[in-house]
Amino acid sequence: MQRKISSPPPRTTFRHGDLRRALLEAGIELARAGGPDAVVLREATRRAGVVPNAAYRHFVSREQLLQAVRSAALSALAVAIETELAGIRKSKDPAEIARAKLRAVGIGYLRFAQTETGLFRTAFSVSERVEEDTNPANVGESGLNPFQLLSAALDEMVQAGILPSERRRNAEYLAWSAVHGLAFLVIDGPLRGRDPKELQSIGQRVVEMVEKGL
Amino acid sequence: MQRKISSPPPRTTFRHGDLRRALLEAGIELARAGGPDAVVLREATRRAGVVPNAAYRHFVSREQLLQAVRSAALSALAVAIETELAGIRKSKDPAEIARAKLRAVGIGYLRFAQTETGLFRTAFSVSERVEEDTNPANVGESGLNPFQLLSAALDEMVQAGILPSERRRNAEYLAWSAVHGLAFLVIDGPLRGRDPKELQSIGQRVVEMVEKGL
DNA sequence: TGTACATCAGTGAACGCGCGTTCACTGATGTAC
DNA sequence: TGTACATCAGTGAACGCGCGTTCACTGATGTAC
Repeated sequence: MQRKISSPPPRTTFRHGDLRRALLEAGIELARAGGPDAVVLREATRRAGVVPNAAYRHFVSREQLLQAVRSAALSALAVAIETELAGIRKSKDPAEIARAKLRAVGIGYLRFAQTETGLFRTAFSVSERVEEDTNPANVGESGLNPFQLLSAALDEMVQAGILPSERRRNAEYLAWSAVHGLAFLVIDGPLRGRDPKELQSIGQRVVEMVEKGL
Repeated sequence: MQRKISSPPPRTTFRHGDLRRALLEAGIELARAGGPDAVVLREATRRAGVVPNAAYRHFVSREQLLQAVRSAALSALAVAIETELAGIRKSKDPAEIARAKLRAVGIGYLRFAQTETGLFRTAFSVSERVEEDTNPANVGESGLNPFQLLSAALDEMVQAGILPSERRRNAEYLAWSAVHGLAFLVIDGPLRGRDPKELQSIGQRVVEMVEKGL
């Protein structure tokens, strides 16, 4: 096995130019391929074509690099959900729109978990601080993080009269649980390697279960 | 920090007696405290009071020890669910019983995830082989693994007439998704460290959502 | 426009760490005669 | 009941590995005069 997937472009200057960004991007690639544990500081510096300790000019520790990668992963998830939201059919019926949005959030989430498994794992690996979600780096183009996108969809359902407001509280967690759990069953659990068509159908049914069961 | 939590009982004999079991139990303790990554072969041998390479008389590799620990974790989960099932109220109404059983499976699962987080994580860490679930070591007192306990509850719901049989197929995965997802939100995600009472209430609501939404 | 100098990004060499695993061994056990 | 010997569980010593991190350095840049 080759050590370096892509040999680092030989630098001509002593200064790198944008090492912080290069390390972050290398970290993201590592996370994409192997999840949070694959984000190895020395490998990131190798890919950036730089000596290992150079990283310490830009990150105080490996952990801080991982945090930055995690934020990028959350942001990528937000973008995936936004993409799904952007594709819903126009409609005059607010109830229909609200339902479609909730579904889009769920489907976008599942799709991201399946296509970007490493980043998905990284986004949800335990972090030291409990709630850093308001970090601007975690956010999609709409300026909302994945959790806020889900909340917004639920708010619309209440406004459209299809979710009783007394059930609104904590409803994020009900919806999120179902979809998050399916994601893990698919990437780590007994649904690993199942026929994609069947997975899609199960995904649909989970989202419907949430809609009905909320 | 002390290296050895409990100093190994000094042996008087050259032979250990039951090293395989001792290593497995040390492995389970490690998993209980720190999840799958904490199952470190050298530490297990330290706790068994034995030299590191002695482990190789009983396990071909660290991975095989981890597999054995994983089986034990699955079995412990099955037992936790069975305990919850054993506590449900008697009733003459099969529908009521079936519902109570499904709830018990869900609640038992969540309780295990919260009280035995390390083992829970270990049980669901990726394994090399895809479906080893039929392994007799994964099983509870009833002889069923966690998945089979869930399946049995769903079968009873069909028999009791409260789950249309055309919805039975793959229903395991819908129910499992919701509960599995909540478990991870609680141990790794945004619900980490939330008030246990609130968590219990969210747990109840997730199980109800499954019941209604199936 | 030209020179002196502070700044600081990246270098070079080295650390200690704990891990999984391999090798040739030694000591205790249990079985065959 | 006693002895010879095969078996094999546990020992002792050592490997190479890659990691995160620290130290004193050097080279290029940009700013003040």
